[in-house]
Amino acid sequence: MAPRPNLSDIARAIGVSSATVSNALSGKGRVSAQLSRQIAEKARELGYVPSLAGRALSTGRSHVLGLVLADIGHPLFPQFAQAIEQAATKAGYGVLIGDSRGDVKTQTAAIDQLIERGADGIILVPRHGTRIAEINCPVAVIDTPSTPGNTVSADHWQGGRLIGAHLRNLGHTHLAIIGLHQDSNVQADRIGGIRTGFGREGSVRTLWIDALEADAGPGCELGLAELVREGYTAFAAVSDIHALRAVSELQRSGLSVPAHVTVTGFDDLHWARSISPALTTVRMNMETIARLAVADLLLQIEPDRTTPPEDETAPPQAVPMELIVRSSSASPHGNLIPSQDNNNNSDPDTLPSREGTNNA
Amino acid sequence: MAPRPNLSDIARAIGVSSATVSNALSGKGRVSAQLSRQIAEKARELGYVPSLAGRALSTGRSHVLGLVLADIGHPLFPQFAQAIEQAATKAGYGVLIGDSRGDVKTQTAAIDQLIERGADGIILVPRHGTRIAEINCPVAVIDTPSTPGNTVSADHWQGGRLIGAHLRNLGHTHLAIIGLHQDSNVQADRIGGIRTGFGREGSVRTLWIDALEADAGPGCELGLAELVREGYTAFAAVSDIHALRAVSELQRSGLSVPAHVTVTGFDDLHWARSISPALTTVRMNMETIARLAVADLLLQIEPDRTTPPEDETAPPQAVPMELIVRSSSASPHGNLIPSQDNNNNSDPDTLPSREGTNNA
DNA sequence: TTAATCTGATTAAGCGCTTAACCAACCTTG
DNA sequence: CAAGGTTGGTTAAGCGCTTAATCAGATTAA
Repeated sequence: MAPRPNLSDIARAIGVSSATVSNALSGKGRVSAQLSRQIAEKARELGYVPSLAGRALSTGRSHVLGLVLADIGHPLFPQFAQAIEQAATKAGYGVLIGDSRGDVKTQTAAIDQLIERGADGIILVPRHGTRIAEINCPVAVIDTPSTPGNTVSADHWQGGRLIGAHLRNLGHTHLAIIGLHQDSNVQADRIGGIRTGFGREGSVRTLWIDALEADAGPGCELGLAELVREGYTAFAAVSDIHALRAVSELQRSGLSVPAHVTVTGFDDLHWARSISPALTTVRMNMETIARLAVADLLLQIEPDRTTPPEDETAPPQAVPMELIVRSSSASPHGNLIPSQDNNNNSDPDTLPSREGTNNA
Repeated sequence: MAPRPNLSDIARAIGVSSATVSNALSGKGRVSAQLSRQIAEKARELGYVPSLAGRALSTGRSHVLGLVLADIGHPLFPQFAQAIEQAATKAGYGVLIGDSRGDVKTQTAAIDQLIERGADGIILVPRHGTRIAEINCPVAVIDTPSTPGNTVSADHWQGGRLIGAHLRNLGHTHLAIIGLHQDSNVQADRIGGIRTGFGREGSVRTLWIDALEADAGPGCELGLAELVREGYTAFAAVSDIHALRAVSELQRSGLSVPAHVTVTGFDDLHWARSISPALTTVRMNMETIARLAVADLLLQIEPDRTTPPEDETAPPQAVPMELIVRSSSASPHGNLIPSQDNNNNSDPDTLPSREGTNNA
């Protein structure tokens, strides 16, 4: 493991000062084209790699961004991480990850850690009501447009509208929305959007998983079959995860998706297309979000940076989501099982008999 | 954004030299207990945070580890990232992520990037046949025990044995294994293990998705129903993803899992427990793997580090996997209740860890 | 009493890079 | 042809921290 050559090694090898080498390689000072080429050549020959530590110390910039998520274990993380890493790399920045393991307190600690490590800026993806307190460092927050302090994010409300309108257009009139808990801005926006898109006709209600589980324990049944009996034909979950749970529960109850009941999700998680039925969902444009977040951060960090070619004078804070219609959503009057008697009859016998895999 | 105080600020405030402050805070040189306390006090008061850049430059250690994966977008990434981040943080290290987006060439570039950024070591999770070429930096490779250069990893072969034995014990005699492509050491080990665990009785064949898709296009049917007609009752996929695809295809064909046919996966991805039927699979002990990988790296980086309390003289290179029996696997004859024959088979691997299935 | 030791601090150098300031030579231009 | 520009470099300081070398004074040993 040979000690890596540094600026002075190159300088000595050529017979110039190290400042000249620095200037030549960074193209800043005044160096003759001739010498410049010679230096570049020598640098390559020696396998020179600039020490970021030295540069960081001298310039006060580490060229590292911190990425903090509420929970790295979340299946949405890969999308974030990949998009951010890409955008950051393109801008010449590295990405340091921080994890708060779902704990809000740990989040502050995680952020501090990243700052100590010298991150030039932080990209924060908070979860339910994190106080983005005084962070002594440029921050870009990716949450939802309705959150104060939000920098850029998917337009969750609009995404909700897409889902709501989609369900309405399919002909559904009774919609149950499945959320996790009430103190999430993202979920609130999504739900608001769904209600808006669905319109005021018919019946809409919202289920909170947290509340249900508080009573019946984690992983409990959500009682969806009961709702179906009451006439609900569509379930819109605020996350593919909950949608998956809903599909499973409904299928266990002997109901078919989408023949009997429609289920939609949110986020287009990796597997959403692979499950059966493939999930109708809505997807954020993560690349754009990441790009904008990084751009915003860079603007805070180095205000005099040359604006990128795509000079959007008014960078959108809310990036539109995209509806992805797959096979978990259909018209309530069932194409597959036409004889579905949906006369709001509350008789449980009208449900297909259980034929599931649920018994022990 | 006030400029953060540094060592000399503290030193000046108290009236000592900055070297003394450094010594006091790091507990290294000789400083009187009295002064030491006073310095610590002042440091806290001023909100002193050491500059990692300065320290890095001076010590030659950045206290940052690079994490390189073949594809950050992979759903297994969160598990890796979380475990590694945790282990690294515990050891006082940060984690810088690198992504090669599936491309082998990019991987080298990604690694170089991390090294330039000053990573003290690299944790590499390669994919199929990456040459871990001469990396001029401590590396820990997490792949599979049979890969030369592997540092630590799950014991994929043993995990395969668990699955194979499980299926055999359930009474299956015709097993089809679903792999992606042949040039993956991990998959090869898993498949080898499955075959070993399943034993030599009956019929075992392997399907390669890549080969099938080369003919019929991506996302094509795998022809599983046809195999069922030929008498195959169990499908063991080398990844939960493929298992999910198999379940979907089988269900589309009107076959019920596990009543008609058994499907198992690998990796226990986030959603494996949520789908219907919940997937029988095998899980790596990511915490242990991450801990060992980081420990190995630290040993290379700072050989004189005090060995951690759990002084395992021979750190296992292969961390056992754990079988997680859920409802996607059952006996081929029995419809719903697998007659779990725990005959005194001397193989300890056959003891599954039962997981409470949340039934109605 | 004088030399050896120990204690608690200071000095100074250096990690690798950047950058303002300086300088020598060479080229304009009125 | 002298004053002013330009060109192509050099010098030196400094970023914040660590650490070996040093040193003054107190303590102990001989």
